[in-house]
Amino acid sequence: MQTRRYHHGDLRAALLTRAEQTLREKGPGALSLRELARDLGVSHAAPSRHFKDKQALLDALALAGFERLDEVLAASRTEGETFADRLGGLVRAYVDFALANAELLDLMYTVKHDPAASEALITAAQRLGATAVELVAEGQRSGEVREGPVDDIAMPVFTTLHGFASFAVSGVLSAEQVGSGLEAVIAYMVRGCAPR
Amino acid sequence: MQTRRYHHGDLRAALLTRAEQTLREKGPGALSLRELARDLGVSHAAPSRHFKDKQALLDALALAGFERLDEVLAASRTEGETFADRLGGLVRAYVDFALANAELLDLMYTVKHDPAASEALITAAQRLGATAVELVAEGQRSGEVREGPVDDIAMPVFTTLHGFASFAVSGVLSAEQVGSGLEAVIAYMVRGCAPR
DNA sequence: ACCTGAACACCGTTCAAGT
DNA sequence: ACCTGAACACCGTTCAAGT
Repeated sequence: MQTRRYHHGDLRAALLTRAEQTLREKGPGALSLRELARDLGVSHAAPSRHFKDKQALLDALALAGFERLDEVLAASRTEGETFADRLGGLVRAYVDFALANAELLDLMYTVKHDPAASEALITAAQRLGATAVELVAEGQRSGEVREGPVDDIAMPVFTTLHGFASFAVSGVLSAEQVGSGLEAVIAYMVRGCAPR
Repeated sequence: MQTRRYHHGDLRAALLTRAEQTLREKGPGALSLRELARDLGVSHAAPSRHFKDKQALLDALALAGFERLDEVLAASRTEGETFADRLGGLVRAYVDFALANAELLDLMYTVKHDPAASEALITAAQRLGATAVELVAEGQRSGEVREGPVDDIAMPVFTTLHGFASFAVSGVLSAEQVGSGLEAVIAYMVRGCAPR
């Protein structure tokens, strides 16, 4: 039987999987290409065939994170309830993802310092906002949200969503505060969106 | 004249100053203790007398950032205007600081992965919230903000504040979007705080 | 096409020793 | 008290060479 050679067909995917695991378990500081390669049984130079840089691997990780979060948010759009309920679902989905993937979320929104390379990440983040836009537009159609340019409402909503998740992840809000504060945040968002 | 020896009296402060400069100019990835020591004309082992760790230096940098932001926010509390105006001043102050200190803000809110060491940073972040609490409480007294537990309103407000600044820093919102969106954010916050 | 092995220039951290 | 110099164990990246 072959023991190794092409690793097992997909070193690139294996690197990403393993990297995310290390990120979650030991933090971003402990993420080393050489250790990754060691763990996967390839030479330390092998990863460079798939990622030109350590940063390129981190960017790919962040991009995958955005894609997963996007799916999670889209899936949270349960129908047939009030605007407030649907908004609550969105907030809960975002916060749950954030808490379950704290280090990854950090990575996703970290300033890249290379403007060119971060372009794809920025558009991925902006795509997330589309879910908020749809939700708000729907609320406007049903009369549960005040009129006006949808972005003027959806952008601040998304901003609150992200700020809350960010505080949860960074520990500024404790787990208890996040749980008990969720209702207050939703109430605050609705008051800011309600026609009157 | 003495050329060096105790550097020039305060290596610790010099390290912090220089580190922040490097952070701003070349990003967090380019921050190396050895290079810092070289720049300051001391041996590479000298910094360890003042910071047990590279992380300890980063923590000190973040803590100083919180203190400066706290001053900036407190100073933004101009009096004699409407609640909306004072809130607008707070948002502008936070966003201005964020844009002028993007990498530092990132560092301030980055997950530390060492729960014990990040305690001081978390309380520093929470102290920032006090400014929002005072502003909201004041609004409640003047009747410009709805009644109820002040934290139920101040926490979401602070959350929006931070989320907006975070999007500005990470580039999710372009400079133009930040400028033009500021009014919308304030309007959204006020609607969420207004008695009706 | 994909990977190895050696090489290069850098790190952070520690610790005896100096002043 | 504060710093130096040497040492140790690690990095990321590159590049000829192998299969």
